Amino acid sequence: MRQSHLFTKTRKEAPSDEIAKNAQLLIRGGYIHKEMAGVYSFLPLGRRTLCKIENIIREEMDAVGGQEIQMATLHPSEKWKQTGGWGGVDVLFKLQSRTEKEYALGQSEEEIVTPIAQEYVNSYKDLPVAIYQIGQKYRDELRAKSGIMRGREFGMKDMYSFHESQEDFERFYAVVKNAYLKVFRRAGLDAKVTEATGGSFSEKISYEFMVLTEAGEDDIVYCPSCTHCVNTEIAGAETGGLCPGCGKGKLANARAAEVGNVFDLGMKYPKAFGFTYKDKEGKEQTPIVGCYGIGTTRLMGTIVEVFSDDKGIVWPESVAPFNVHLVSILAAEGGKVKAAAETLYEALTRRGVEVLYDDRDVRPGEKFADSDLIGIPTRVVISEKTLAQGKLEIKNRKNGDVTMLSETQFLETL
RNA sequence: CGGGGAAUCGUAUAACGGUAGUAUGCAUGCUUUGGGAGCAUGCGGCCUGGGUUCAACUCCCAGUUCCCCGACCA
Repeated sequence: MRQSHLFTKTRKEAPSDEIAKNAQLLIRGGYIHKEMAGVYSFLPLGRRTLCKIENIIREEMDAVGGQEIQMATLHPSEKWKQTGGWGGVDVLFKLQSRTEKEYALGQSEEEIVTPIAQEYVNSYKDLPVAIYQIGQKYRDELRAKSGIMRGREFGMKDMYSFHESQEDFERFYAVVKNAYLKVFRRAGLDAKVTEATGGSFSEKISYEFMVLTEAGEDDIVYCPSCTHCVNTEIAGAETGGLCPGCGKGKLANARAAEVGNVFDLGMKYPKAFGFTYKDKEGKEQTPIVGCYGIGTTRLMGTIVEVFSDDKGIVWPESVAPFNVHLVSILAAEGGKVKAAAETLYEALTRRGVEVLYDDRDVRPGEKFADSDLIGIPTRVVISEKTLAQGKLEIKNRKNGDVTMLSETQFLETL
């Protein structure tokens, strides 16, 4: 991608109506555009990063046997009335057509996925099964806040699994838990599995995946020596005591962002829809349902909150919109530099490297400042200086290290 | 939903009861090219509705929108 053709431009000033670091940096960098409180459009750079995140999730969900589908986000009110959600879920967006037919916007998809599963799961032979989707969700939050961390429209991966028994659900839950931890690790984050209440969603305990950041809105108590971690909404979660998990660590508290969660839904939804299957003996049985969410846009916001400095975003390699930012420094007689940069751009593109090529005819300072703000992990500078040495200047966005490599050497690092 | 703050060129901001300024961006030209360059010219603005007043962008009220704290949070 030539930066001279990139749809967006950077901004020097942070928007005055955003305090959250994730929103300020993403807007300054041209990643997102605010439509209204809690609703953002994703621009080319933002869409690329979000796609990277979605693909990591997609790969890990596929790896545990999840099958991707795409469900409707415009829901008939009847299904929500059938489960009690129409009156019981206060964040549900409801709307009416010209003919006064009522609809809901999907804020979660149990009401949709359960009847679909009901159609295709008729026998114990069809179980277990897990299906998921990645898409927009709508929640009528009383207060949207923190940029893309808590919106009224947001991206989410939601997976639903159906099982013959509680034991089988728990087996699969453990599998998904590991997949989740892998997703967050691949996205550069360290997530803690946290015990929490199920909210109005479930009577049972749920598990949340928490990333430590002041930008979060949950408080957790965790053990520094082991994986024990609980949400402070759980009774008895107190700081300072010895860890009940390992008996050694002293419990500490922290602010955290919930980037994923898992609920044990039991038989609630199948029962609401009269969904049963035949077991080996030919008897009607009700499946156990689990649901597993990852907020894709919130995850992106969390990554920005965790990985940034005073100059801009510092993307982990795995989710950066591009892998290489090629920057040409054009001198007065810039013909040679430009030609070399073009050649390298072509070479990198041919090799399948995702490269943003800053071919603009602007001052070096502006290019460097934009490059820092956009936050692509590796910057390659071509200038008269580097040409004179017959090398490329490679700068690491994260630690600022600069190395001089020949083109061949550089290509080998990719 | 309760409380607090805010609203002025695209963006960030200033001032003022009497013709709205700066920076940046944008456009054009010239100069310049390793950390957001310089000069010149140009384009571009007071959220909406009431009230007070000779006169309101400014003061008052209401609405709308945005931000923050809290509550809420499938």
